[in-house]
Amino acid sequence: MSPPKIPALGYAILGLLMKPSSGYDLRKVFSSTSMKTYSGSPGAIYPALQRLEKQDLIRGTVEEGAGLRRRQIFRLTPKGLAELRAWITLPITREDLSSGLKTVMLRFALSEPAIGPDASLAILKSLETALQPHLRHLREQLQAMKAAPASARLALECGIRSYESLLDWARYAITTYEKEGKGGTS
Amino acid sequence: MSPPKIPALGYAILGLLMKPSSGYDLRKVFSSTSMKTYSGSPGAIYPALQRLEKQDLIRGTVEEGAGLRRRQIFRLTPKGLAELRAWITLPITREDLSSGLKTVMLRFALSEPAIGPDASLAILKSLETALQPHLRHLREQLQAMKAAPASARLALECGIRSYESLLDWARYAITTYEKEGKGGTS
DNA sequence: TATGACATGTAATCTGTTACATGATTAG
DNA sequence: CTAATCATGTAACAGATTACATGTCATA
Repeated sequence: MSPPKIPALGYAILGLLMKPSSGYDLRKVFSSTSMKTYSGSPGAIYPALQRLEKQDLIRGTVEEGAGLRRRQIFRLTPKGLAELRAWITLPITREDLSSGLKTVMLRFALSEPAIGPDASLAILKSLETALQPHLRHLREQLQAMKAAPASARLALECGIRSYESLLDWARYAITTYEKEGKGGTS
Repeated sequence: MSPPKIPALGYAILGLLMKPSSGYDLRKVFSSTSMKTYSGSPGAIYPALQRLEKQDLIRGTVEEGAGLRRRQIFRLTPKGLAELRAWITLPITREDLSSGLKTVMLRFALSEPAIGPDASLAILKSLETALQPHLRHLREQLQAMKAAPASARLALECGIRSYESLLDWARYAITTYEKEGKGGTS
């Protein structure tokens, strides 16, 4: 009875459907932008669209006009928009950090079009909060690794640096948003 | 007839089997270290071990001694070791960079125990070489994005920073290895 | 002897990949 | 008319997740 779980590709699609699109449009976005990581293959997208429609999160309508070439345009339903917003505004957990940042970055990238700058700022602050204990934990692990082979130690140091750089970026992005907010943009 | 492709989990297992281990041992390593990203669930590991054994890359032997509790220890076969080394020494491509760095970092982490410091150094240099054009490409994309929403631009900047930090790290790691090499460690 | 940790495995299900199939439209 | 491209899909398969099943051993 619990609502069926939606995979990352599903949310990526919901996010892109803030602007109504056909399956083919989505494929082009996936393969041409930095969203290549989310498969743009038809065998993934069309079944995903069918699932989302079955769950009543999107609705497709065959486009009329210019020619009879069938071309289905999908739009978010109110339920789909709510689901997308709920997912984007989930607090960021340690799990989110250690299981790769793709999901977090996807949520951030979709936050502004789907909700607005306030949501983007909230994600950044949640990220900053989650990063600090995570970094402490990694540094402790490094201390406990004095004896390990150099490559293992260096690999961990790489992770630490990348999270430090992420933290820097998050703070930079926060000030960017706060300045913009004061400026009084749309 | 082409050799069946081995997924990342398979290579992670081959790498850990530089030190002979049981399935349970592997699960513990996966769930306790930063390799959590590679599933430690029994439904993934045991079938993977069976596949690798079928491909003659590892061989399991039931442990004798202390109690009758069955506990199978797996070891690399010569073929398995060769396959692991071939995978680790593959040159690093743009594809490797843009499809997440997990695979590259896994190869680096396994390189020293499986081959030796020379292989680790070679990976780092290959990485440094691949990163520079990749970074140039990303910076060009950013230039072309002046008009995009702030969140999309910031997300790209995050990527750029993370690759810059990776490049810094690679150079730091290279000097570390070169110093060690001169020092004449084992 | 009952509980919990050790150790291994299986079955159902879901998602994604690869490769193929189909038909409409446009360009030469 | 033919080929290329647009646009949508399906089928077979591989791999992972989840949840369950089984049995051993130590300890209270």
